[in-house]
Amino acid sequence: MSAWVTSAWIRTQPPPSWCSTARCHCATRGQRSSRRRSRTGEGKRMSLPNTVRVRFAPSPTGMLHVGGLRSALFNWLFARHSGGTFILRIEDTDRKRYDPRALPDLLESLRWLGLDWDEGPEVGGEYGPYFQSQRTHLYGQYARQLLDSGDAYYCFCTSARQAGGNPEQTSHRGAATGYDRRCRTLDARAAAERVAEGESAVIRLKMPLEGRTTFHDLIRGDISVDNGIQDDVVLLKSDGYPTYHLANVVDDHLMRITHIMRADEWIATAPRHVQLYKALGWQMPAIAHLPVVLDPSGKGKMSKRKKVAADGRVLPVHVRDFREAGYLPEALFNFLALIGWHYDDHTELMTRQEIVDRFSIERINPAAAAFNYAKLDNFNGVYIRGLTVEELTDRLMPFVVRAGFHADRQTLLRITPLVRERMERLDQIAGLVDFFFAEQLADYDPLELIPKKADAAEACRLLASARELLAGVEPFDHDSIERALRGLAERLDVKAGQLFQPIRVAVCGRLVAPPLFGTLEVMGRECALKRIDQALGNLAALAPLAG
RNA sequence: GCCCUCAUCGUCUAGCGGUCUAGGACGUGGCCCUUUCAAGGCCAAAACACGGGUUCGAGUCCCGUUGAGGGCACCA
Repeated sequence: MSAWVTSAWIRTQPPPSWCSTARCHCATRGQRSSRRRSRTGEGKRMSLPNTVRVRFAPSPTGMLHVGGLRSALFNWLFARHSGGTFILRIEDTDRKRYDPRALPDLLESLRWLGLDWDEGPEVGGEYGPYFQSQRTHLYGQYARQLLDSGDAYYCFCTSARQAGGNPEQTSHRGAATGYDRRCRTLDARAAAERVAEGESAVIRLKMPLEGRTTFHDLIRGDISVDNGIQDDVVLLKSDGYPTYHLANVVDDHLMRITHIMRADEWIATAPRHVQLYKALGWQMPAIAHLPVVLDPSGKGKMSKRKKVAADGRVLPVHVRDFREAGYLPEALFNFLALIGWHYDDHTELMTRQEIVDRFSIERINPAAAAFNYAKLDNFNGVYIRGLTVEELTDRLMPFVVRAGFHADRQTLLRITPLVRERMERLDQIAGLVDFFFAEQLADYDPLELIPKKADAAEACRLLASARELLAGVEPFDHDSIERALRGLAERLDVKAGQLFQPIRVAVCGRLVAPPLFGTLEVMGRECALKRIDQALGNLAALAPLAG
């Protein structure tokens, strides 16, 4: 006897003793009165019996995007929180849209975020195979069972006829626009013969025509739909592959899934799944429909199409894009957990373990949520600043290499502290440190060498004095440079900023740059003096009479 | 068109009938710090969609309206 507990048990029994804290999934909206917050022993994992089995079941039709990743994350969090099992199942039943690049991308993306699966591709498990394309015999078997029990029927209508051939069916009697059930009344034996003779057919579910189907959603409460408006969905396609509806039900049952957590967009078809479970004589798992992730504008769900920010930057939508844009997986993990879920009224920054410990279905907000890139950037900046110099340097290295800079780790290790507080994304490193690696500074406006309330001659005087001083500073490090330069400003009777601006522009080629003394130290005396000489030349050209 | 779902600052959210003159975060504006830019600190503006009920009392419960989102494939 397996340790699996049926959802009937979950739904009809009062929460058992091990379920007394508020964080357990057993508390649903309908049982709110019994819910109490308990913050004691937060760090300790409850020792639950291993009953929870959840799955993430993507279709390998393209690169994994954030919406999918969020669904995976919530399932993973629920599994890890409750000491359950997280299963990865590949729903590759659509041969037309199959993309061979999708699976590697999926596995890589999940691993990047740290979502490890207990059963699934590359790790196996006792309920495999975990690719639906390798389980087709099962679906055919259950489709036949449904045929035999009279809960399904063969349909010979062409997809063309269903798609456009029946305009009048769309309006009357409040019926959905779907299939008109033409083949539902065909004689079953006759239909079977036609199939035996090689005629192409699909198998459809015979939905009840009367009554309502009601199911309990863990996040939204009871949802109820008229049976009459649900059309008879295709269970098995003419190519012998199952549709999502059949495959999903069969596999969730066979794989002993206890909780289905899937995106909002499945609500509409859930009643069919309920009927399918009923027809098959199976107990349906508990179910929760996750709020969809909306486009940053809040209009429409996050699509896979490229998004462009106001500043022209292409916003990432695929998980791999986030990685390439320099988002830290731990930052995205934290941020994504907060789309549709919260812990309390003020805690947002949490470690992975804290989120696992605190996650609960009853704190999932049913409303759809827009994806706020600005906030993600902020989170990412916080996580970047939380890294040690060594860690950050190692993560920065690939981006520096990608930018084409010939940097060694030792040099980057010295640059990192200068830019750590100035980055929200790792890909911004290129624009921050380019002048360290450029042989020749990019052209800049020489007028920038001239501080406010000064002219070219004055700038020239300041820069020349600084050059002379820097040539002799020993050692050429942050503290000595600072002491020397501040002393010079005093002697010259100018404000520090007046003196530093020309130097900054001379050595960095721009007005905005990392802190000056550290920059000079890392850059080295030779390079700094060379650039100051060039700047002096630029100034002379600007005001030939000033010299 | 039909069905389903949802509805608190621009955005993510807290809120489980009185503790809400509605709290936090991002973003925005201002000030402080300061060699530029950041980071950090402080302050500010900013929301209960609307209309009816229920109740001594409603952001919180009910109904309706409106709005938004999702679905209506031999895709998942």
